[in-house]
Amino acid sequence: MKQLYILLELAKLGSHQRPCQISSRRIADRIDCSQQTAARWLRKLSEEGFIDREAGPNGQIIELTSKGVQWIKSIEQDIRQAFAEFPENLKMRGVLVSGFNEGGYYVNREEYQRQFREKLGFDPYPGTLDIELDEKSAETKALLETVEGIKIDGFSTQERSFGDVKCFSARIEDEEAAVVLPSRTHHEENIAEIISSVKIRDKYDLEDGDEIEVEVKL
Amino acid sequence: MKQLYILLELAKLGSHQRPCQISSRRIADRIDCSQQTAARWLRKLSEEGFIDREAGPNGQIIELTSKGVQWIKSIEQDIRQAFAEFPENLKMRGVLVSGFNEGGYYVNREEYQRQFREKLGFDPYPGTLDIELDEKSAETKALLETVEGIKIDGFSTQERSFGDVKCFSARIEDEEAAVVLPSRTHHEENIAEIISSVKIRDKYDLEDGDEIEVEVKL
DNA sequence: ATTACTAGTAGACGAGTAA
DNA sequence: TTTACTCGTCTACTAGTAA
Repeated sequence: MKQLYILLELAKLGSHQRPCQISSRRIADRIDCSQQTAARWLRKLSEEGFIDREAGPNGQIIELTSKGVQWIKSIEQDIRQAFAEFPENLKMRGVLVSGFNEGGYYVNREEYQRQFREKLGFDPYPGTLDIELDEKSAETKALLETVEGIKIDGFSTQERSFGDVKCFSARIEDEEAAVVLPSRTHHEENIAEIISSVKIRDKYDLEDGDEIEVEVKL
Repeated sequence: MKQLYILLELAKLGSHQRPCQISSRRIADRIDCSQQTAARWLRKLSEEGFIDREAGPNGQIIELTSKGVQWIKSIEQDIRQAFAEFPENLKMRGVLVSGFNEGGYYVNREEYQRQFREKLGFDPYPGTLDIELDEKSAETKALLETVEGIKIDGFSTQERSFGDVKCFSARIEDEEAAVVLPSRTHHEENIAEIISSVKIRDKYDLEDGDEIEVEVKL
């Protein structure tokens, strides 16, 4: 933080355009720390190439280097990007695949079924539609992992326990659907599992390798 | 710095718009620190009201508060301001005053005269024109103190020593001139001393209280 | 897998002061 | 006035680990 504040103060003096004379005392006052701390940071910033500096017993002359300027501006960029429009709906694209149908086993469980019906508003067909996502969509899915979604609680039977599952309402080929993300088992990163009340493959005559798009509602 | 980086990561996840699920481990990886450090900062940020947080053994859900968002945006503002156009020329305004004419004594010294001639390109009239600056111009003058200018070296005589003086080329009433700032004696903050090759007061028929403007070349 | 506690270490800090 | 050194203190960090 001090690093940013000091470089910022220097920039306010115009030291990104021309050398400036400024004592460590003055900078210390502006960023509210001791003279020693300001001086120590100036030395460090100079060593690390953020500023050019001529220091002596009569004061010092400081100029921001391009590295220093770029560093500050990169932070401005980061902030702007972080607050860039975060879309209400996300689209993921990929091709149909099969063989990952463990999902179907889960969806079949009565306890999950009940919660899907309650929380999503439809009775899912007992099986999942698996999509192998393209690179960009895989990132979108990674983002979904971090966002709070519709939570389906786990449960235990005598034989084993079933973990929590997170869902997002979605739309696929005009059908109301949901993307299902098991909380625990981080299986294939680039596979999205979709559930819907109908069997999409049959209704829309799709087979492995066909391109498909799913729109996720956040 | 950690504070900024963590809030930035949270914003990148969209936590400024909706609650997000993100483990301290993941944040730690992104900002390159230990899980403990990330977790400690999250606790602190929550205590200080930058984020809302529900934490438990199964993870945590985080949302930026408006205080958190504003804090980040204020930094973006600061950066933008710091790099805002720094003008090539500055104008200072004020009214003519007299009585501060110690300056004249200095300008009279042969050694100073010689350097003015060499470094400014004109022979100064032996006296200074003193301007009582308005508030905004006084700030401009304070800025000049920090900028590297034309350096006039000090010297010593048998009787006493004369300190360094800093000059800036200037223009006043169509005349080539210079603003003179003694390095040591920080006399009146709101008085600017001007030298020129002619006696401005006589040539332009000015007297105390008249408004005047000086343009400083950086 | 999580969050969070403890303990030991490394780094940052301000006060005092030399040059 | 400066810059910058030393030194004692305090904060921040990581590793290990409990829950």
